Amino acid sequence: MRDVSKQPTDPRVLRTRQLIKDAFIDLLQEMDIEKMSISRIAERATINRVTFYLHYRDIPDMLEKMADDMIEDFKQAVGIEPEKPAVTEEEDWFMMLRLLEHIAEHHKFYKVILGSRRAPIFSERLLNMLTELISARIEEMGTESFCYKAGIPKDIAIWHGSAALIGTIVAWLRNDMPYTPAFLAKQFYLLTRSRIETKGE
Amino acid sequence: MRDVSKQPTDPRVLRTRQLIKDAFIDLLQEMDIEKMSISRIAERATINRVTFYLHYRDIPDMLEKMADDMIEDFKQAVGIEPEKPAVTEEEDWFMMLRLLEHIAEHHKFYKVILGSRRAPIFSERLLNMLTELISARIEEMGTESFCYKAGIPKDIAIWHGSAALIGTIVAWLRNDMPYTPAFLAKQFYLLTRSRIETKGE
DNA sequence: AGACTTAATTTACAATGTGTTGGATAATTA
DNA sequence: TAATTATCCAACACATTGTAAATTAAGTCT
Repeated sequence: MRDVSKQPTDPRVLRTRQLIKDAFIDLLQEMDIEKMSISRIAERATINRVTFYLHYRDIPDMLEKMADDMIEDFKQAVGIEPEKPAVTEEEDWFMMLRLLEHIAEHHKFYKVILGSRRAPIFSERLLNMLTELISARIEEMGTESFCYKAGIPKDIAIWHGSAALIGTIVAWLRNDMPYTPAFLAKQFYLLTRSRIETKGE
Repeated sequence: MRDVSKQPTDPRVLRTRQLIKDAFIDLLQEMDIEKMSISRIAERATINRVTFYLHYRDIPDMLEKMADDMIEDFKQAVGIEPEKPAVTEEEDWFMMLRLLEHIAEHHKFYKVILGSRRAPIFSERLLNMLTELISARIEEMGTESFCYKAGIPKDIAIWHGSAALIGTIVAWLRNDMPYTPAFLAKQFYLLTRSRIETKGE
């Protein structure tokens, strides 16, 4: 198998990987599930089956690498920088908006990839990313966070929050995005912040 | 393939199915994932491979049937009756407690089955069940529900709530249940109800 | 442009898993 | 005990996998 650690520049490699990725996404839409095979992917990608092995060890390996790429694209698009976490609520909101807009822009890809049962790896990776994000956010709020005030263990709040996010996004995609990214971001705000904000109502 | 619609009474059938189920759970714990095969299951279950086909068409079919059984056991154990939904918050809380206790009681099964990447069907089924439950709950609350007050579309609240539940439970299992069912149920109460309750604090 | 390098193709092979037969054996039930 | 039914066994054609060797095609570099 070829080295994948550093980004390839050879157009032949880029072409082949794109063909494989497209074929995979393509098959994922029509396949009865679990009928995916390297043979079919190669056939659909119009490449030789042996060529597949020059890039990936097997299908799980392929999914792994594709998930890596997805997370990379994601961070790139949303502008997530681990060093400088969002501090204000406005920045939080904007990040969520960019995140949803990025998904909406590539909804065809994300709907297939996140909705399919064959590739839970993608959802899992996204869940991990959101978990880190929310974790950092809560950590940084300290005694200001609602879960501190309500006496809720931080890890439970993190599990709850990240699962709710990813689950809502997947359901949103499955239902063909009946709400705009901005509206959905607003609802997330209401669902998480209302605990504190509604005090005085 | 044998008829599975009505429950079998022949002890040989019950024995074989139990052997298959045990072997599957067993393999799921150690397998590298995606290396599951009918051959391996049959070998581990100490049954002939052909016998497998007398009960299930293929592995996805097996998972489907096992998921059906799981949901059935679940409703049985938790005491969910679609006709008579919970009305008071106490009943809600007790149902959640029974649900978590049932999972805790069979945690070995649920941890493997819900945590594995090979069998998202189980998580999905559970998600659907919780979605129905929460959906009915919100519907029944009418103008009393927090999402009505906050102007949050019902479907978003349902997506959010059910995904949060299933996700938290899976994370709870993955971390070997660091909290008691009662404590976790209490946190769910705090996380969902605090929006209204904390008004006066 | 020509030489060098690397990717992709082609063909072939052994190994494993799938799904299905027909007939023998064992367990259950009436 | 006799009839029924589940399981086992051996065997089959077929598909997929993973690997190897030699060949062709495309990209890179001077």
